[in-house]
Amino acid sequence: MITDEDAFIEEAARVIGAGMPPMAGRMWAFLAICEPPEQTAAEIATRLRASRGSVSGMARLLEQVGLIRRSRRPGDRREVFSIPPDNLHRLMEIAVFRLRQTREVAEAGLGLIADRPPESRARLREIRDFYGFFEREWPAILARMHETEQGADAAGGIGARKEAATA
Amino acid sequence: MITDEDAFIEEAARVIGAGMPPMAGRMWAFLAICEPPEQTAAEIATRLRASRGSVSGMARLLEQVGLIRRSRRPGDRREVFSIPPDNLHRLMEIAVFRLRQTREVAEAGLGLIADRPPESRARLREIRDFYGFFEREWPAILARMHETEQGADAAGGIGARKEAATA
DNA sequence: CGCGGAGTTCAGTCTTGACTGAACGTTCTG
DNA sequence: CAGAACGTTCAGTCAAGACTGAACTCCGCG
Repeated sequence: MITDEDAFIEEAARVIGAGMPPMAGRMWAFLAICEPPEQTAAEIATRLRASRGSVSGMARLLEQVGLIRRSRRPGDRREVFSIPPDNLHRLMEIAVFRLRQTREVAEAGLGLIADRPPESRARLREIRDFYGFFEREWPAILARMHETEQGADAAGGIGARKEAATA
Repeated sequence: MITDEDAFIEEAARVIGAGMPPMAGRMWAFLAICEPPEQTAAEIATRLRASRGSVSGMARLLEQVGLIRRSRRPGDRREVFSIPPDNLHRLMEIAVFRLRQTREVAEAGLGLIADRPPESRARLREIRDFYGFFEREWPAILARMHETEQGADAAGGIGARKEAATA
């Protein structure tokens, strides 16, 4: 039987976990809604109808990028997995890494066509500048996010900020 | 023989075109550095050693998301492809769409576990707020980018902005 | 109206990589 | 120390989807 929870897990894996293997996304999505928040590998495998091998591999992947945490409860030999509180900041670090990587590729391309007339290089220069902009701005954006974090749900957001930025 | 250009195309396709079919990334990368900036389907197919069918399909894909433009030179029956100047803004529109989609998934998940204690829902709430933040801030970030755009390469960037934001 | 070049479509092939499950190493337990 | 529970690894299977190439449509031209 397919529950609403199954549907959510599948959907979340597809959308939030875009780019990573489906099972990794499912695992992450399940850990976002499970009760209790910590689950053993066996529990996860059962819940997702996946092999232990798959869970092991995906756990390694997710742990590596900081999206889940692996720990042990004292007195229990089994490992438990959970989503750490700073989860999302890891996502940000990954994002900024990819911004840099992309800018560098554009940079390399510009070197490759260095002898072409400036208007021919404009396309690539734009791309380089674009990613460069985000790379530079990222810390400020993150800082702004931390400010907002305190305010919780009903925060003012964009209106106030826009004024400050363009003032 | 594999030229430096080949290497760049391959690398750029992998990094910048992550997520889309390899041939789409290659086509986009080639159009970013080719001379002249407009190329026919046949030229692209030859350059990338790809089939005409593949070029046709990838062209449709890239055109759909606004990453390339299709046009005709007067008096020439053949179509030419190029990277349009507002190329990157399309990328932004795609990005904001995905932000919203992701927030909505998190929202749906919160609805699903509405009867759980608040601390159990915290994980997902954080995720929802996170994507919500970017969704709200996106227009301001883009506005800021347009400002900077004028300044070209040697712009001051983050330093000045940070002060404005936290003032 | 027939021809040829340009573009599209689609059935078939092939590559990639996600997933499985059995074998193995490790660590606790009685 | 034997046994059991847990986690990892890896060779093999399988499915998804990227790519090809031939058939087809469309259009302008002679």
